[in-house]
Amino acid sequence: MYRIFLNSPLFRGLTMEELDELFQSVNHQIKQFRSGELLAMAGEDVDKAFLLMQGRLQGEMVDFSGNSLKIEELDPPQMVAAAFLYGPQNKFPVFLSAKSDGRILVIQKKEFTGMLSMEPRVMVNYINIVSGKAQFLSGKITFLSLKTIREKIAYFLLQRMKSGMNNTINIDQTQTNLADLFGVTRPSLTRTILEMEKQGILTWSRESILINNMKKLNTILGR
Amino acid sequence: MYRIFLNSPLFRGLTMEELDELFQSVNHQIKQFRSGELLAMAGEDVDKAFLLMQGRLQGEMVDFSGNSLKIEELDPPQMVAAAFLYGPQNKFPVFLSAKSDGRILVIQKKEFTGMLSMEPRVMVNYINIVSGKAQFLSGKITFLSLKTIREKIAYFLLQRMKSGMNNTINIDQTQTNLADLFGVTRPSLTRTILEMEKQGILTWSRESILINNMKKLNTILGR
DNA sequence: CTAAAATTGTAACATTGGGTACAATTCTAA
DNA sequence: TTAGAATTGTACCCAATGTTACAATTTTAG
Repeated sequence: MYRIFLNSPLFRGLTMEELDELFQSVNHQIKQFRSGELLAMAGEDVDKAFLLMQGRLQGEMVDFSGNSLKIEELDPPQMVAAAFLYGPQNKFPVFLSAKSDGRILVIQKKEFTGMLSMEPRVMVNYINIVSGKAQFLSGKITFLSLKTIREKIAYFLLQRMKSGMNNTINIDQTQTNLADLFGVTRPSLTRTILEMEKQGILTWSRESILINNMKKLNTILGR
Repeated sequence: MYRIFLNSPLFRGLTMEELDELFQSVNHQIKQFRSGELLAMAGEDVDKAFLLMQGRLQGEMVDFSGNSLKIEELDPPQMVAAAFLYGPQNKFPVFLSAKSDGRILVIQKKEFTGMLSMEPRVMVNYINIVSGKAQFLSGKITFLSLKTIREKIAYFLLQRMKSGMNNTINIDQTQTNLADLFGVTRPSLTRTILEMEKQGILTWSRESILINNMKKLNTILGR
C-alpha cells in the first residue's frame, strides 16, 4: 500500500515496517482523482500535505504576457507544493490539475508537523526537499539574470562541462528546445551560435558541441 | 546573553528560560569577528549553522558579467545561508564578509538537526524560514520573467494595489531607485512611464501614481 | 529508398532598451 | 531666499533580440 513511498524523497531511509508504523499513527486519507480534475486553484490556502501516489499531475502557472504559461509535471512519489505548506504565504502558486486518473495521500498540516517532529529522518528529508527547491530557484535566478543570449549559452555550456574533463559536450536537445529553455526565439539562438562559431569559440554539431576556445567562453561571463 | 534571539525568526515562541535551557543542551560556540573579515567563500561547504548575534554581515554574489555584483546585507538576529545548510548542494552561494565587528553563534549541523527534532517549535520556525526563502525566490522569478519594462511597471503597480481599494498608489521611491530595482536604466524607465502616460494609462507624479485605465494596465500582463 | 517531417540556416525589418549627454524641474539645506 | 544637489524629461544613436518568412539540410517513418 505505502510501498510507493519506500524510497521517496520524503521517506527515504525508512524501512517498510517503519513506514507502515508511521502511517498508523498519522491521520491521513487517500483521495482518488480522475483525469482532468482540478485539484487546487492558484491562491488557495495550502493547509494539507499532498503526496502523489499514482497518476500524473500538472501545475500550470499562468505566466502573464500570455505566451508562456509554464507547466510543471509531477510524478509519484513526489510531494505537491512542498515549499508552500509552511512559510509566510502558504498558498498554491499554480493551478493543479490531473493529467490522468490516480490517487493522492492527504495529511492535515497539523498532523504533518507532528509526523516531522516524531520522525527526525522524515524531518530532515522534508527540510532537504524544501532547501532543494530554494537552491534550485536560486540557480534559476542566476540564469535569468544573464542578459544576452551569448551569456546564456556560455553559462549553459560551462555548467555541462563541470563533470566531463574534455571539451566536448553532449546534448540531446535541439536548438528549438534550447531556445525554449533559454526563453529566446529560435532564429536568435541560431544566429548567436553561428556568430560564436565564426569567432572560433565553439563548433556546434547536432549531437555534440566542441569548445575550441575555453578562454573566450569564460570571458563572456566576465571571468 | 541569548536575549537577542528572543523573538528571532528561528526561536520565536520560546521563552527566555526555554531558550537558555535549549542552549545548555546544544553544543555551540560563539565566534567574534572583525570588520572586513572574510567569513566564508562561495562554494565552501556549509556544515554549520550560523546565527548572527551582533554586527552586520554582507554577502556578495559575483553576478558574472561584471556589472552587477549583488549585495545582500544581514543583521542580527538573522540566520546565515539558512537555505543552504540542507539540500543537495549545501555550499555557500556567496562570499560572506563582515561589515562591522560583531559575533556569531555557530552550531554544527548535526547538533542543529538534533535541536530541531528536540524542539518542534524551532523546527517549524526553521521550516518557515526556508520555505519563506523559496517563496521569495519564486516571486522574484515571476518578476524576472517579465520581459518588457511596461510589464514590470504594470506588475509592480498591480502588486501595490492589492491592498488599497482606490486607484492611487503611493510610492516613496524615485524613478532612479525603481529603475535599479527593475534592473533597467533610468532613462529607459522614464521613457516608458511617459509613453504610458500618453496612452492614458496612468498619471505619475512624484509621490503617487494614479491609475486612469485599469483595463489597459491589466492588458499589458495579458489578463 | 523515398516522401514527409523536423531541424537548422538565413535574411530583412521592427522593436526594445542601453549609453550618453544635457536640459528642465524640484527639492534641500544653509 | 537661494545655490547646489537630486530628480525627471528628452534626444540621438546603437546593439540585441524579436518577427516573419522561406530555403537548405537532416532525420524519420513507411
